[in-house]
Amino acid sequence: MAASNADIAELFSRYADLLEIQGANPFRVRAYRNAARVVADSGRSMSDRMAAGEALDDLPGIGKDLAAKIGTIVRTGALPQLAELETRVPRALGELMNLPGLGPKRVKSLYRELGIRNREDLQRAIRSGALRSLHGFGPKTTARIAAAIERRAVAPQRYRLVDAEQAAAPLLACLGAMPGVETVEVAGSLRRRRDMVGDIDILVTARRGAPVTHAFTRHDAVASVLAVGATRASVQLHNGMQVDLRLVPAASHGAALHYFTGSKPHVVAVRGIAVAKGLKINEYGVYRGGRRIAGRTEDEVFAAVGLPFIPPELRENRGEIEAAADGRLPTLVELGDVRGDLHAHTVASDGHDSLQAMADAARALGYDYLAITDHSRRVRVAHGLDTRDLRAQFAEIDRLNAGFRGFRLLKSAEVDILGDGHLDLPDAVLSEMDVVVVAAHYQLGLPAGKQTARILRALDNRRVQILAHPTTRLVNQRPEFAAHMESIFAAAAERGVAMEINAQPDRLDLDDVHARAARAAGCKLVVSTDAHAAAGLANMRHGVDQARRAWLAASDVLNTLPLERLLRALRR
DNA sequence: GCCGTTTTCGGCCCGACTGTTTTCAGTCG
Repeated sequence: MAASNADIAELFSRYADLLEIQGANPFRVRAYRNAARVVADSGRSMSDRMAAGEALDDLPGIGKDLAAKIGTIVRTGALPQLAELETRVPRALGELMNLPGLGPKRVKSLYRELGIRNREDLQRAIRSGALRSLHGFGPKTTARIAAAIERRAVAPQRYRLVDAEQAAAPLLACLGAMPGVETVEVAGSLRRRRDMVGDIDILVTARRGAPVTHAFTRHDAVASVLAVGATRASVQLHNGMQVDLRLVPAASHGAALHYFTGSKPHVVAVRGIAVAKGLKINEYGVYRGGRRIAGRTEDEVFAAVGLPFIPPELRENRGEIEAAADGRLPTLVELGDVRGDLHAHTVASDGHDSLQAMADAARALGYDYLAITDHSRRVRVAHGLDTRDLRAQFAEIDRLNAGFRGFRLLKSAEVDILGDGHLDLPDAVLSEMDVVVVAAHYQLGLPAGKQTARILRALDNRRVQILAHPTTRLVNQRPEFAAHMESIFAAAAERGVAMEINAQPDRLDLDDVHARAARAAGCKLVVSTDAHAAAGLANMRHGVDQARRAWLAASDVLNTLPLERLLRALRR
């Protein structure tokens, strides 16, 4: 089995960590970190690119050397240079850099001076007091490290987007009510709408900073203060999340928002353009010599380096800067473009509301249509429906539809894909549906070859129109199943099957990278909520967020179409 | 290690805060 993009990225990251500890050229280290990101974010696997004879050094930040190393990893599953380096620098040292206050310099000193090779060694050294003798390790630093080791602290924790959003809301409200505060906004990965976020970043504009940052650290939700100054504060909340507050004057708002929204690689790239133009960008503005020429708005900052405004969702340095420079930025889909929802459950299976209640909620959102997609019989925990149950539901839908104007419930089902790729309902009842949605719920642990064949077999059924939550991942709980998604996208594109972006905060499946790859492969896409109650229809915005991160325009999303055009577009 | 509207060599984003320092390195974002 050829190494996956994730495998390659992992090896490059580990190599970068050890190089950094060794004291290598920081730009060389950055090159490996950058390569890890570029490979991980690439929608196509490196092994497929190689098989297709494509040059890997066409990828940004990948030159001859890294291209060759990727080739080696794909063929052998290993990076010899990493193995060689690990004979001199213990591999567990890289993980020590995840501890707060420990960077490459201190980790190197721990290893060189005290022979500390891993977390257990470090814990022993702290207990024995051996660290006290070491330059740069005072009582506070030592205590902080000890506390982090005690708390587990393996890798930095990440949170679902909605959870971070919820934790941020009271803080934003509190800041907004403080005297002297002019504006309050979220920035960081929360503003970029990433599916998982590591911390909450908040930007405030105010004349005088210190009173605001200090008052902020006394908020009820704050468990501990990590740092506080006149322009910044970092705190940890009782729920464990870290919040970084930044404060600037209004004249710097745009520059600070751009800087603080990130992503880091995006910001570094934009600042690089500025340098090439003889400018300097920091969080206070854009400067020519000592003179500030922009900074009040993000538009100004982008314009100063010759770019149009780039939506936050695109700021990952995944080609958005080049696209912006060439005038090729897409007009991203918006929540208001959505005309209906194609995945929703009722009390008939595992939903909580009736057909009538779901229809009312969809009409209240201004939708033209709502597909009712209760589970098929195989999903017993969800009281899956059989043919007879479905026909009864269809009759009920007909009756309700007769009373609607400008709105229609669509007859459908979330048909289970059985282990062998057959569908859980006979073709006869599928052909009575307005739209056929299929999904896998069981046997998610099949080996990649079998899993892929299973899904492809399901797509072979000419009645199938939408593949729901295509990778079956659950955010922060379950990784995507082992399947060759590129083959699935290619087959779906050829057969005219749409891929779903499932908007449930727990799923967000397809994710941004896969959804972008699916579109590039020629797939149609839909954004659906998979609502299990009327209120769940409101999750559409989360799906739209991920669609935007996938560079999708309204024209890429079928459920932005009015009903008749939608049904035509879904036809195979 | 990558890259090229001044370049195939010599650059590579920039500032705040902490702790330990005796004027600043290291870490972090």
